[in-house]
Amino acid sequence: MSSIQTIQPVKGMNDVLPTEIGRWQFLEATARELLHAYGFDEMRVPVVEQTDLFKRAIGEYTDVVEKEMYSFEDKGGERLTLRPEATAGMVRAAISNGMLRGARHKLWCIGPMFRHEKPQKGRFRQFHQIDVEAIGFEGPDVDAELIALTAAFWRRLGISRVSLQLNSLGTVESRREYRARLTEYFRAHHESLDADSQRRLEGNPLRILDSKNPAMQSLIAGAPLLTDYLDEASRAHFEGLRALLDAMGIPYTVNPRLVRGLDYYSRTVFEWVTDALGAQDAVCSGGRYDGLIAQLGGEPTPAIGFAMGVERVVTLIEQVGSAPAAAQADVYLVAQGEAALRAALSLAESLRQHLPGRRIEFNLGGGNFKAQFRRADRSGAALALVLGEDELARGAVQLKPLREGAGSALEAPLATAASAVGHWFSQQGMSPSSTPR
RNA sequence: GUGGACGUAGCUCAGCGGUAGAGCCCCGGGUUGUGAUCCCGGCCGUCGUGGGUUCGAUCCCCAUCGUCCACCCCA
Repeated sequence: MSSIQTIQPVKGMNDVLPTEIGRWQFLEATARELLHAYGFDEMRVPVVEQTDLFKRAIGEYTDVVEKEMYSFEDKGGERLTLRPEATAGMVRAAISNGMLRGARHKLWCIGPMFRHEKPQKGRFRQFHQIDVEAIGFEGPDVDAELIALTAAFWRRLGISRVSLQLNSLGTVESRREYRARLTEYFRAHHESLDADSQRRLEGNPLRILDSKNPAMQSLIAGAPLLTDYLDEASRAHFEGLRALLDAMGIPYTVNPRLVRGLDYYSRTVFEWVTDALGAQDAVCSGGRYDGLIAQLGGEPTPAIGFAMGVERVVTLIEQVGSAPAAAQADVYLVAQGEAALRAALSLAESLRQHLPGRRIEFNLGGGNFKAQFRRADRSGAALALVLGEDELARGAVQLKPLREGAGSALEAPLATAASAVGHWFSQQGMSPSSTPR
């Protein structure tokens, strides 16, 4: 420890270490494959946007916009914000690049999001989302396809402790009507509302329905149901979606109290929840935002999307242990003596050319044989290649198996060592242990 | 923003009003060219930081910073 003051990481912003990166890569590779198979194209958009974009898209009076955004003025005096979610930027990009005009797009992106919240389990200030958007489709077929995609994703990742909650918020107009009735109802019972809910009554009365306070449950149970205020078209849309999910055999629970925190949602909303992550139980959620594109100045276009919390899913993967084992070396080269070291380094290069899938570790930094073999063992390599002065004098290299039942050491001519190593691995029937995905 | 718990070695943790210990890791030796086991040795700490009480504080008190968990909110 030096006496120099160490620099702290930024609160709520985490490093992903080599010991955990395998789970991230497993998740990302699976997502990439699956999204490709479902016909989605990856797109990349900036992490920073004009502050107004988020105000207009997410809603001026949401928690995210009111108190969670990383906003700043840049040197040119522009008001900018680190994106707190991805949909706004994706939609902005579709508009900016003239991608609408009746066209249809299935898009996705992955990257960091930023919200200035107090960190806790499953909640960070920098976190990552996989964001998927289907633009230009009215549904409900596309709604069903998106949900099927998420269900397939859990299956591929080996995750089973998740369940699907579903609701319809109706159109903006029908929700406004419902909201008025709900406000009336709660206002009539104002004195039995807890402090949080009294505050919500002005801002977002639908959130009162989500209250975790047991004292509030009977009041909530008596509240009018959003479902009863759905307009005819939204009702038909919702029933259509349910029929499609039933036909695909995807189980769900209709949760009339599922409302979502962002203003832009309409009609279909859904959320995959888990009981395995503590208080932050949502791992993937989204919904339809038919009015958003027009509201941001684009051609009126229906759309639906969802966001998945990468850190939360990574935690689930960790719990079930479904990610492939951490990468290990295949071959470890041990060398001693100046001339032998030069020959061994060249041999490593030739192995890397001849066996491109294998992880070849050359012992860096010298050391006696004991130390080098200890490192070879800890590298996980199945095979050590030994090149000392004796071997060099014979123009040979020793192949020493390091694992049980892999035979005894043998020698191969240095000139043909690369193919001898390839031959040894195929005899062992070993596929490369380090397969980056 | 509110509340609670916790900060001792790189990691996991023990400890006690008399200025610190274990295991793991790392390094060396036992084996002058052979790992993983075993044995021996070594390295590593301003006990989060600042102040107070005390003859004396890692321990008690206060403040501060950090981490974790919950509320709120959300992925």
